Amino acid sequence: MSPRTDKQNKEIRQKTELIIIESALVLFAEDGYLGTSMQSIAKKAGVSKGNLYNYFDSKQDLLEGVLIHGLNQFADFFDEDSFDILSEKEFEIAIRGNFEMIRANKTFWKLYYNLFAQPKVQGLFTKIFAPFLEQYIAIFEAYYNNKEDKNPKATALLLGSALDGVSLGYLLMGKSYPLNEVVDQLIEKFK
Amino acid sequence: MSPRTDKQNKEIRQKTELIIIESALVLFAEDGYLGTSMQSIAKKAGVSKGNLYNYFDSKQDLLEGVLIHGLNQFADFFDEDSFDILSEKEFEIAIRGNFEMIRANKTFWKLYYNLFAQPKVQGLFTKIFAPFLEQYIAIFEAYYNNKEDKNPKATALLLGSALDGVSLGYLLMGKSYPLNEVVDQLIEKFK
Amino acid sequence: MSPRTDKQNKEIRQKTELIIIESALVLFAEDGYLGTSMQSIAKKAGVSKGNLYNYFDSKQDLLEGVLIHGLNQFADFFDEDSFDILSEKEFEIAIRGNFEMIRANKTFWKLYYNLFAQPKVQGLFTKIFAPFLEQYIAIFEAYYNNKEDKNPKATALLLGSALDGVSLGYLLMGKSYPLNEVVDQLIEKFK
Amino acid sequence: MSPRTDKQNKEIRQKTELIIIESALVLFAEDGYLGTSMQSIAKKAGVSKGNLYNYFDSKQDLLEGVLIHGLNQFADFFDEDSFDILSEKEFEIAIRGNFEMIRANKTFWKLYYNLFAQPKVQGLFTKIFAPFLEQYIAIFEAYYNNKEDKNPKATALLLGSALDGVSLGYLLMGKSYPLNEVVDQLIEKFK
DNA sequence: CATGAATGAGGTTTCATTCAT
DNA sequence: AATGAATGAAACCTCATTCAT
Repeated sequence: MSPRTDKQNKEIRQKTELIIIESALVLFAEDGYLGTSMQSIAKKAGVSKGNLYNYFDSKQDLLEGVLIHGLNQFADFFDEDSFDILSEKEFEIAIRGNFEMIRANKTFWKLYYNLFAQPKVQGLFTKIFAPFLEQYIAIFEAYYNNKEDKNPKATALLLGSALDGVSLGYLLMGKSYPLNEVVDQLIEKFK
Repeated sequence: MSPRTDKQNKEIRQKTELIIIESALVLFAEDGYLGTSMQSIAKKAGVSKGNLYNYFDSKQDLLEGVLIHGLNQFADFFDEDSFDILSEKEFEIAIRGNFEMIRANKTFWKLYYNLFAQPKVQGLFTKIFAPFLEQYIAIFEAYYNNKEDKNPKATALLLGSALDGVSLGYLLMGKSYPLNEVVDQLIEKFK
Repeated sequence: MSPRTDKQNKEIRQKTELIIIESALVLFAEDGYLGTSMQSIAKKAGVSKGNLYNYFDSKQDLLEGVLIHGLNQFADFFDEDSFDILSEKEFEIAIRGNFEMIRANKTFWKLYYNLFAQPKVQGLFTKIFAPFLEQYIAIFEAYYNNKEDKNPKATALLLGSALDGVSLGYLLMGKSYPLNEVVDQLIEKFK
Repeated sequence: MSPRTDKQNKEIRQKTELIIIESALVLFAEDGYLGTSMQSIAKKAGVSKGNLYNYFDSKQDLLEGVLIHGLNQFADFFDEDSFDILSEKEFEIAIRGNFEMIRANKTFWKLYYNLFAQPKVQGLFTKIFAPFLEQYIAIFEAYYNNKEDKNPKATALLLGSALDGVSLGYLLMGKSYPLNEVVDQLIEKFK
């Protein structure tokens, strides 16, 4: 009968929020944002429909929550303080690390590319991902600049696009996509 | 008093069908399949909602119609009878041609990549596009094979993915994506 | 190039009208009035949708046409001039004749009972069939009156209802309904 | 603040479901299945259109619910454990009871005969009613068999059909149909 | 914090009917 | 007399969201 302590409440809140986010992530990634109903998320999370709205104001808000939660998980990966220019070795490590991250969080990145191509939700997308993307490209541009590439900016963009393409292929084709071999070739060509 | 002749009817049908398909293409590409309502297509086409169903049995059927119509436009591009192995010059022409095609039909290819990442509708996607994709990769594989590439299959896949990534980037970022320069770099690296 | 003569036109009109009516009859009987679309009637009749409206002002009007056409076919059966009271022999003949008529025009009677139970269209039904039904009952009432039945009116109604029930059973169950035997029993009990 | 208890929710559900079923019953019976819109049912039930679908998956499902609910009400009538052969007195009681039941639930039986004659929805009809009908006929066949009737099966069918016919007449003609007197005659003739 | 009944706008689709390059 | 393209109202159904015996 004793009421829950604040701490207990907070724990419950965090736990439930996490379940909701993870459930939503899977469904959004698999069926698309519009193809996923709040009902189905509630069901998968084992939570009532109404309770969803105690955690997120709207479906759109929930999507945002999913994305932010996902990005936070990669904070350490991206926050590489080192603004130094990459060595060839570091370049290779960065590329391989990138795909490691994707391999380890397929669902999240599926959602990422799903939204990537869905312009209507893009406002949100741009808002959340753009900064990180630009930073990414900037690092590569510096790398190619340092290598005296003829057109460092274009090459960096090309590399970024190739990374997108390979990721997308891997995520959609699944096991039939020989990711490791393709990445080897990519490093060969781009390092 | 006299009814329309068969020829007149045929013309009307063709014209209306074309208007519907073109309207649907734009909206599907912009807002996604699920994000587009039949209502909005009808409005854009300047046609009644009901009339849509005189031309296509369902929304899904309309999408199929849009895709087939689009592909037919590229028939000459893909039907390259030459099954010979590409020379370096031909390789470059093929790549540049590919992007020319995309540049000239941005909307269609926007839809293409939109569906590409939308697994729910993918059944349809696979059905229609898979054959052509495989042929594409096969040609590149032969090319790299001929060049005694270490891993022709992986390189071909990498190239295919890079093409996807560049196309996607160009289509989504618009004018701020320096397509020509990126393609130059791509050819440099992959030829 | 010579225009059709009036006579030719009339013939065409009659022939087309008949085809429409017969097609509509089958579909109305099978799928119900509401379950049948004008489109499907046009198709079955091998006629354009628009042309239907050159013959009947509306769907309801077409139904009316179907019913009237059907009833006209039985004119000779019902117009039995003899207002004399039936003998037992004549009674049996009338009953057997009734079922002969139903057996020979199953589709029409299927429609009849279909409408019978569909109150919404009943306005029409009552308008067309009520007079004939009352005459029917009157004949039987006279018959039982003559036989000094305890309650001629009720018996006549009972017989009418039994005829309805047997007809309905036969029309709906099809071959598995032993019509002849049932009718034998009916005559035995009611004569 | 506190949510409804499970018991409260259950009560609400039962009450609302009942209102929906009863509203649907009346409209289906009066206007036919196809002639009744979900909208009109919602309105009559004082419920939103959408809420209908929280209780029944589809219109067809709702019809099924209506039929099952109706049949459940007669469970005690049909579950007559006595598989003994009917005496004449029992026969009379059964027949009169049958009409008592119809008189007390006119709307349901109106729907019954409405569907009876509507082949399109008949699949459902057959599924739900056929078993009970056959049992009915079987009881009468045993009765006539015991009475050394010339053709017990045909007589039982005739009786069944007569019951149908009388019921239908009573339900459709309303007060102008002298049910009691007709039933008296029926018992006289068939006992 | 949690439930699920309820709403209503909006989606896809059907169909009787009209009309005319 | 005949065609079939076109319309628009209305049907069935879904779903994000709100709210409380």
